Amino acid sequence: MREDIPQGTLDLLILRTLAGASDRPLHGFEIANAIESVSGRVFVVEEGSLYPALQRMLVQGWIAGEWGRTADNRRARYYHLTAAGRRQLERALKSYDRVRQAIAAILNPSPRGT
Amino acid sequence: MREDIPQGTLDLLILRTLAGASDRPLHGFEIANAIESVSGRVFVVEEGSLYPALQRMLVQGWIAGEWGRTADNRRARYYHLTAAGRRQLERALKSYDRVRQAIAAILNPSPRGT
DNA sequence: TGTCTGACATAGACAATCTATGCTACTCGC
DNA sequence: GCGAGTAGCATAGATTGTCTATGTCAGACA
Repeated sequence: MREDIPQGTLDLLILRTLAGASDRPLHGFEIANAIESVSGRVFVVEEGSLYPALQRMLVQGWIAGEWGRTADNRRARYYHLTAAGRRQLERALKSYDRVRQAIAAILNPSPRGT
Repeated sequence: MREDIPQGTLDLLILRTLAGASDRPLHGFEIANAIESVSGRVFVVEEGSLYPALQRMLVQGWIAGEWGRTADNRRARYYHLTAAGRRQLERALKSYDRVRQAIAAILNPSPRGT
């Protein structure tokens, strides 16, 4: 069953996907496909969400991109993390974890005597 | 360290807080304070977020409210879950869990040989 | 009477995703 | 070599929900 990507997490997912690819830079479609497939098709990354996000991250300096060619010789922009991008990934991971734990505390309150 | 409440989750947190209070209806300030304290002050529920959310949920029929008096004799609106609200809470919990797992799958990919 | 404060409420700003659409350039068929 | 189909990139506008800022009302207390 499909779910929307919560606001603010798309950047995190893209950063993590690029970090997971290690040295190999990915182009937009590859990033989107990776997120969709790893999430078990729960998330669908629309192009109208993906490219603005990549633009934002280019401006922030978190990623850098070079034009290249796909296996079947099409134009594509290959992105990779910068050092600042790795730092941002760390920050975003910590932030997401705080949010996740705070929500968990409310959803599963530790039982306590009246 | 404070974090913003992700879009779409405030309703869930309110529903869960009301459900946790069982029979005792809560007014707005109590709901906000409960969310803030249980989250360890990670979340701060602004009034400008809280009341519109409560209005939405009243319109949806997920909660009902009656005017009453606080312990120190102030006007306050006490909210409690409706049957539809309990069903919505179940749906929202399942949805949140799917999202959480999908994100986890991307953040912590199961290691796999090349 | 006047100030302070708890509690409810609304308007407008803002941010990020989604829907819809368009562009460019390569491939392939004829 | 020319037109149709399509991969990949990109942008505009709508939508949604939270936050900031502000306002109102009524009770407590000096």
